[in-house]
Amino acid sequence: MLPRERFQNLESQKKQKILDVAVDEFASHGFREASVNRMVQRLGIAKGSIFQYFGSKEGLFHLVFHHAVELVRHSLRRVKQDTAETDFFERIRQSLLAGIRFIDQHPRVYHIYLKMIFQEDFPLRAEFLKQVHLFSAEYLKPLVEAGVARGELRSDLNVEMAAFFLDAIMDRFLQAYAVSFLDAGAGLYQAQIEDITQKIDEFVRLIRDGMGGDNAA
Amino acid sequence: MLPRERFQNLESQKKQKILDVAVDEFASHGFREASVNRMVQRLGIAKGSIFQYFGSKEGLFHLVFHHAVELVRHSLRRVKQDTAETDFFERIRQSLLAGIRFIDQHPRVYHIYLKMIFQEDFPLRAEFLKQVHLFSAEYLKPLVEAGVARGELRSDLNVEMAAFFLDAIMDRFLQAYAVSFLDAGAGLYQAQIEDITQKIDEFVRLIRDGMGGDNAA
Amino acid sequence: MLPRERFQNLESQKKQKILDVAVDEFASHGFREASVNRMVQRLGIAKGSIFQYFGSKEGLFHLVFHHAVELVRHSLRRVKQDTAETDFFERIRQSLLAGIRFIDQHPRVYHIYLKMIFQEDFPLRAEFLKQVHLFSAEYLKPLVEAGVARGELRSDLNVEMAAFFLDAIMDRFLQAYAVSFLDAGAGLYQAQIEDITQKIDEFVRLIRDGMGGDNAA
Amino acid sequence: MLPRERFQNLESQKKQKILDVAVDEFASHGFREASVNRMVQRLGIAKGSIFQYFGSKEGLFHLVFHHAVELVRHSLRRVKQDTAETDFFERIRQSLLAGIRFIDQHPRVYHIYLKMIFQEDFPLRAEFLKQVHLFSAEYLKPLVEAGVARGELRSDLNVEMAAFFLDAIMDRFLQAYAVSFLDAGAGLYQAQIEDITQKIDEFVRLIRDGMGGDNAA
DNA sequence: GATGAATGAGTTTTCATTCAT
DNA sequence: TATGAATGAAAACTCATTCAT
Repeated sequence: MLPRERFQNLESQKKQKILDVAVDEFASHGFREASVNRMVQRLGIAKGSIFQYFGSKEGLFHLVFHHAVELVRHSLRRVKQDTAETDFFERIRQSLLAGIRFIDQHPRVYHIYLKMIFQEDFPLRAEFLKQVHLFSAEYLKPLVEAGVARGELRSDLNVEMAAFFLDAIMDRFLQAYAVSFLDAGAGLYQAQIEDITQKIDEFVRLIRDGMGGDNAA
Repeated sequence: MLPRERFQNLESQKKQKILDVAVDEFASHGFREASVNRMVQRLGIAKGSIFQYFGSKEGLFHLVFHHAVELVRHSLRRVKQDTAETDFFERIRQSLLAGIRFIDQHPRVYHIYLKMIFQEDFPLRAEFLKQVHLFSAEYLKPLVEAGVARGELRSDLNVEMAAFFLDAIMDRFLQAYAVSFLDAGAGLYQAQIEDITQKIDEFVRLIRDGMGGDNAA
Repeated sequence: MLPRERFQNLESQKKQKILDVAVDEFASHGFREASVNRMVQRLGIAKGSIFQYFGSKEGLFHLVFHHAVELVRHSLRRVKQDTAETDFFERIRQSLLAGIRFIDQHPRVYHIYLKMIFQEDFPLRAEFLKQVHLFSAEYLKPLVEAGVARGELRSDLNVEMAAFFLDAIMDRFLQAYAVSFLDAGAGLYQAQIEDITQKIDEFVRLIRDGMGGDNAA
Repeated sequence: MLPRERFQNLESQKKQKILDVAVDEFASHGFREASVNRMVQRLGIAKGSIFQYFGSKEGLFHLVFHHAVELVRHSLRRVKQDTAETDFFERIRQSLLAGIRFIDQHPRVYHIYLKMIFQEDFPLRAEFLKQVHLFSAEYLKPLVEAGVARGELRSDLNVEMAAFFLDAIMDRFLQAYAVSFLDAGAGLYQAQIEDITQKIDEFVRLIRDGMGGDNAA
């Protein structure tokens, strides 16, 4: 029996607990500094068990990674469906909101994402970067193209560049949110939601209209 | 005598070599995975010496960190001086170019910056984040305010937000540059410089004029 | 029910497969490094089953060992019968050929024999050494005695010593064969058989006539 | 500083003790089953020290191996010199005696030799087998050739085969000595020396005159 | 009778830090 | 002041064995 199967055969509650602890550990310490010792101690199970289930520390990370990818995919699919009929800038707004919601519901997963971006020694990093790139190529580019076609965006826009610009700005917006809000403690309170919503609106306006004034060069 | 002083008393060449090797090690492996063993081996000095000079691995990192901060400060001061008379968008352009140049000249330092952003267990991380924040507050905000004052930027601009927006977009631009170009190997060739310059121009235009078309909501 | 009985009650095919895999594992890795994990994986049965059948890893080795002893006994009995009427040196020749054939047909069993000779931590090692000793006492000594009686061997021969001498020389001949031929890959090709046959002939002549020349001391 | 140097810098007494314990451990358990844990426990030093000195368990074995090779080389050189003027069979006699003496003085080293012959997973095994082969090629073949030249050996002798024959028979003689005498306990008592000497004499006579009687086929 | 999840002591190896020389 | 030997806790991983289902 393959290691992965071993894990899948466990009872649901135990699987969930292991997944939770693993996500937390990798989010807190990255891959190499994550400690299987710590995990099994927190789980109250024998060290050998983890290796029965996953074969190696890396095998455990695979589980965590694919779980995370699945969550992100699900979230993106929903936004895409829900905003199919709306105009470009509303779609950007909704995407940012969805991002905020995701971070709020899965902060540890988002932490792992942040770690993987600039820590070279993560397993599956190549696949991860490909997935990230796909977001820009498969999600944002069509959005921009549709926006240009409907005349909601300037017709002389460099689509590639615009997609990168959006990717950059949105990603960084979420990063800033994650760092400034989540470090403080926990989830979204009503006041913060309003604050965030307002920020998103201003953000979208900057994207739409730029910063230039009358005397702009 | 305090550890730090011991280091300062060394001859200049030795100090430089220790600094170089340390920067390289922390850039390549982060803090915890950086190995004092490897460093002393490369330096050809005794392991004990490092602890005489710096007291601990963390003490060594302090040196590296403050060295990096100094480099960044220096670079920013120069751009500020050189562009004092130019208009807002040209200043952004020059800032981005300066960023590219910095990464090109100090790629290992930039690597450490990238690692520190999302790896919680770096020493001095709180101070680091404060410094990063200062960039936006002390460097970009005045820039935006001046731009608004001269009418180069819209007068209804939320200065705070605009500074964050700029910070985000510029940082991400440099990150993308660092990943796509430096991974490949080494420094800037002429062809790439032209490519980069052109990209910067388009970028600045997006910031100035936005993406909105005639039908924008 | 005793463990051993549990195993004997299995269907013949399964028993054979378990035996084969166990022989292979012990031949490849010795006793302590042999892995029950690997065996059950190759067999496609549950790990617990091995312990139901044999009680322990050592119990499993007992099966393998006695199986091997049986094979050797059977082979020796046949040679003895087939060469009952021939002269001493032909019997030695036939014994060596039978040895070669045995190694060729049961290379893994011979590997286990080689491992057991000088690895002290094999179970059953005392019994094994006794069996090996019996070969010399029960098989070779009568051979020598008969040879002396028929005048095919010198009458002043120290029988004990001659048996040991034969044992040594024959065993080492087979070891050399096993190492040089089996390492290369697999069974006996015609060319090799001729080569071996010729070597055996020369060998037997050395045993018969010695090395001494006219000036021998 | 290279690991090996680290060890050489230790004080002589400590080096000797480490070497002794290592030889004993590898002789008793082979390579893979030898336990660094056990060794440091017996030595009363920290586990890390072994890895400072040798880099790895394998590095430690290298020391042991090359130490053993040196001992054997030294012993062979002496026999060669001491018997330069004597006839062939006396040289064989002296070689066997030297072998007995070696086993008696370095029984653990001889144990390692025995283990390496048929345990495939020893480090340096290829080099070891080459060394063993050299014994036959560089030591025994010249002996046989000289014997033939002086007429002490039959002129029609196949030199290659004769060397192999001698190698086999001598090696096995020593093996038998090692197993039967050393397992019992310790060194050579006078009675045993006489016994051994007598056995060697008979052995040499078998080699010289063969076993054949008047009726030999 | 068969299963396979759970165990925990075992393995080698790394490494920051200390301190006597 | 510089050295480098010594330390010991920590790391990932293996594996024979047990036992509830």
